[in-house]
Amino acid sequence: MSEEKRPLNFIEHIIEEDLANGLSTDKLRFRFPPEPNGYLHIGHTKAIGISFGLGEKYNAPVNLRFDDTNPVKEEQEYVDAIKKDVSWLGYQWANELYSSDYFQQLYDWAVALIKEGKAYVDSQSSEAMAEQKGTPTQPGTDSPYRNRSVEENLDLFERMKNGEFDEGSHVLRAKIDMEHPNMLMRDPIMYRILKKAHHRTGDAWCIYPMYDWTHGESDYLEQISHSLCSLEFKPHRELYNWFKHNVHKYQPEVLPMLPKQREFARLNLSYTVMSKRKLLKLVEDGVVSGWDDPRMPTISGLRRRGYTPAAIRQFIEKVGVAKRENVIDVSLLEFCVREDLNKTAPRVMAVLGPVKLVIDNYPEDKEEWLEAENNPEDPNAGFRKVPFSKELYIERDDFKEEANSKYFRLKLGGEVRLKNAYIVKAESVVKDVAGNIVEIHCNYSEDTSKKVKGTLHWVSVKHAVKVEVREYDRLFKNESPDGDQEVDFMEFLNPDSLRIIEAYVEPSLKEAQIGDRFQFQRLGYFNVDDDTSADTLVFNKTVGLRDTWAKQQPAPEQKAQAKQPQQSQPKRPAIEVIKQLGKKYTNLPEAKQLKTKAEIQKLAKEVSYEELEPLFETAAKKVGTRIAAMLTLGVLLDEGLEKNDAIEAFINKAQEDQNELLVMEANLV
RNA sequence: UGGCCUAUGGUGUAACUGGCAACACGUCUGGUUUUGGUCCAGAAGAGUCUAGGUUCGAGCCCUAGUAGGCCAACCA
Repeated sequence: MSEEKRPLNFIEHIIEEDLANGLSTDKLRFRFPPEPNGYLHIGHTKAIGISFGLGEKYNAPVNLRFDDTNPVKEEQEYVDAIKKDVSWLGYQWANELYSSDYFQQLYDWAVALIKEGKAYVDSQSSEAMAEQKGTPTQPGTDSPYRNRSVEENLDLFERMKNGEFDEGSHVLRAKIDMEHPNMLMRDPIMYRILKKAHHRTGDAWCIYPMYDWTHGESDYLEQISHSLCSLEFKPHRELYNWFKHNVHKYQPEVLPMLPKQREFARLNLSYTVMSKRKLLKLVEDGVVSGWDDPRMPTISGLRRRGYTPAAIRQFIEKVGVAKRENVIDVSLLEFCVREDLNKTAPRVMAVLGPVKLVIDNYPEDKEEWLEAENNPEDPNAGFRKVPFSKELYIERDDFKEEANSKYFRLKLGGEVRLKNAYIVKAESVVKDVAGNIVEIHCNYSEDTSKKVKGTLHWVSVKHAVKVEVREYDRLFKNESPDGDQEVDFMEFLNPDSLRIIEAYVEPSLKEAQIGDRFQFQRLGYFNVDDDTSADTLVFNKTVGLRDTWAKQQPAPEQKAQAKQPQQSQPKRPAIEVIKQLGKKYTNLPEAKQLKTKAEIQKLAKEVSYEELEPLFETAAKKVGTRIAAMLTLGVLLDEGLEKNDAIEAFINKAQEDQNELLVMEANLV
């Protein structure tokens, strides 16, 4: 465990502070509380990594608790999938728990709250209640049932539980404050009637507790010390605390720990969506083959795609934890898989876009089994034999009839090394009637000591194994497909996210098992897909190798795309941008200063005098801002603004300044 | 026209209780290399959203503004 020292994130700071204030380390306890209504995705991995990571760091227990309070959405299938994913990532939970285990305790506490006058049965329609709830800017009003007697509330609540009422006819609400600025505190619903079978409790209950009531008290019952969740639950914290404090007095000795809820920003990944609802839509519409389609950002999808648990955990580590909204570039995820696979994946040769290479001076029937290194990064990986013969497949992209000296690959008259084999020189090509190259003819030399620029991978035609390769591209063409208010995320789907190729691989791969990961040399990392059968091997491309050559090639399409997101940047008022540019103006080298000046003058056209005037008051020492203001003023005056006293004063003061740039600009206006 | 949260290179995160901004990805050079991979060496890129204030000194504190996010489900 060579734990690098990493700065603490804000949650760790909080825990360290709690420990410093007397909390004993053995009281630390965390939990990961998924709702079993869908598959886990890479976003959940962050939450998992935070809580389980803390558990590992402090050697504290972490519970896996299924938040299963809504029988209409939850299923055993999801429970199983979630458990599989969490353990695949390499985490071990202390206890497998279910909120539904606490239904009786929750019910008893609800009764106690009713007795204290802190909860009541409301018998209105949901519409009426919504009306009374008010809006974020307007307070709500009390329900006509708010002041029912304790006896009546107790009676009704019991009868709700006994199934005497229809769904929707009554709810139990906490009695807090209908005028509270936090809408969640406006008498939130604690129970609703749902005559549905639950995946675990069956028909035992027909009233089910709501999230806020259940989740907080489940934390409390489990004596969780720190309850970590994502940012959108911040407003819930107040209610979480209200429930917690009201329940605490019932058994303070048995349940002393009051859990502390803290919130972090959830993970967003570029070029994908991260909501169960949207992922479900992709599955239901058949856009993907299932939750574990290798293009999905689900854990099961990434697993099938060939990602390793280590890579995903490393990614989560690198992404960090904070409270601001973020979009992480997929390139970071890709970096993490490459980094891991580079060290562990056996190297192998495969040709995805084949063209035949014939070695004219190699004997017709000869074949040699040459030695090939399995992994240069791993000295223990050993060697294997690969067959070589007169006719080989190489990549179509690795040959050009003519090319300049920057092209290291094979060209007519040029020499290239065949990986693990000989050096060949291309002599001629055979074309079909349409002009396509069907064969490249070459001669080989057994002297392999010679220095040549390029090395190509290849597969012997006679020994090649034909396989299916699935290459994936991003599922969406837009960097943040659900970031557009007007356009539905489905509009951004990339129609070419899956490409199926017939490829040739070296014969050693016949032994490959489902899930095995390889590096196809010079191409990328690939793994054996679940669809592999006795007669066809199917590979998924996990990720390509870094390719600095491809980057040098013109890619006009890419560039055009890259520019688009910039235009959708939020537009800040021109005056704000000018202020910012001004601030650093004096620090800039001259060339950039001129550019900035031009930019300010362009922006100034959108600025009104009213916006500019406050800047005349800018402190003397903030020269840059004053210069920017002066430049802006110059433009306004050019456009016909009349000078007034404030303007004169500003200019005069500037002319007396010590900064030459400011004086110069002042003299110009 | 409410409440809460956030604001640091292109992206993501740092900066101990105030001492002129660090790391990773990405980008660009150069070297090594039987993978245009890996590895090694180096570079560019922010003066911390804006303004005012406190201070000898502010990314950190105070005030105001701007921008973005969240909040009105008998979902979680």
